[in-house]
Amino acid sequence: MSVRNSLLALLATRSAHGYALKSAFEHCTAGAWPLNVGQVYTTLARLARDGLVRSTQPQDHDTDRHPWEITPAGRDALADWYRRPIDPRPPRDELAIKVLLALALESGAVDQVLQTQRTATMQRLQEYTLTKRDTDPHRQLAVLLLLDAQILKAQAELDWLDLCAARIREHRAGSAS
Amino acid sequence: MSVRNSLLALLATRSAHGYALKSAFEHCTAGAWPLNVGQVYTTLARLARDGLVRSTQPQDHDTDRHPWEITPAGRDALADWYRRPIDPRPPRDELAIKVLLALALESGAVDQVLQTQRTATMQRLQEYTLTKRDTDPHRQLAVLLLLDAQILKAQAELDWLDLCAARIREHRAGSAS
DNA sequence: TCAGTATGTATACCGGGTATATATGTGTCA
DNA sequence: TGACACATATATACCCGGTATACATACTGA
Repeated sequence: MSVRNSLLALLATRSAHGYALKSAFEHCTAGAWPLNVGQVYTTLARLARDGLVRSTQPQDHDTDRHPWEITPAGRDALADWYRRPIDPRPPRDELAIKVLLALALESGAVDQVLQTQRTATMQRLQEYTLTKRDTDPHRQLAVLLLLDAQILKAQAELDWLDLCAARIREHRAGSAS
Repeated sequence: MSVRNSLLALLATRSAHGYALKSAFEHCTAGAWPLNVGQVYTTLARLARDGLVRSTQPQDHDTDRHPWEITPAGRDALADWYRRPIDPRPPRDELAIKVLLALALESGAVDQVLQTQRTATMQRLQEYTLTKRDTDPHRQLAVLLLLDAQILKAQAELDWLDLCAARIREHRAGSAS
């Protein structure tokens, strides 16, 4: 959904070709999520099918390439996206699933899973922190915000891993008695 | 990927039918992510194609339904999953994308986006906290761990939203001067 | 006995995402 | 000048995750 809505947001400021949309998306998001061009075209086709976007009419002796523009219905859909919070239903959380399955099926393996993940996440956190130190908060605001997000998520993950380990310890102590 | 690996993990403890795998997955993950049965069968078919799983040989006068079992290659793949941390490449973060696009394209809209999201996330956090209060840490360990994860993520999201607002304020103050 | 629910399998369909084929223009460097 | 890399530009094939649905059978309780 995010690419779909992003394309609407970009087209709301000015009409553009598919390729330009890819570039603009990557520019706005500071290159954090490279966008496959193919996806732009298929997404545009779906948006057109749903009446949120249309290709501008070719001028008389124009080439047969003409940019896409947003429709009124598209502006409505975009306004909805801005107005509503992001869908709160959590997508499948691979780490949580892995931990819960290990706990349920091979409870000996769960400590190893927690430990491995902790090391890897700690490593990532350090990389983010180093990168952040070299980020100019005036000229690279988007990069900085993204790093903030990744750092906060990594820290939350570490907290959760520690909490898991503690709760599982307690649980075992409780069961043993 | 998480369903694929989960099926391997479940089959590693005992062979089972597709439907039983669905039930077992939901049981292990405390019902947090209902699993569509259809996905179980298509995923099993892919696992079989890749040689990680096979359907057990039917006994002589057996019905033509027989459970799936994991292969040695499947056990290797599962061990890999347990051994390696979850892929650190962050998937597209819809909230971050929305904030960055709003900031870049309609910087007036970003405050509204941040505020709306903050309210919604705060609400969710309160719901999680209420649910957690009614969770027995001995009999519902999995539920508790999941709630911990959701709470920590929601708090991290709130922190990020506040940080965004602050950084954007600063940035505007800096640009204005 | 009939309706509802659990068990069980299969398939169609959609959307997100990647890879790839295929052009054309543009700049640059030996 | 010709070769080569690279950006611009579009289209399509393919895979995977995920949902909906059709279709059975068996149990179970009103």
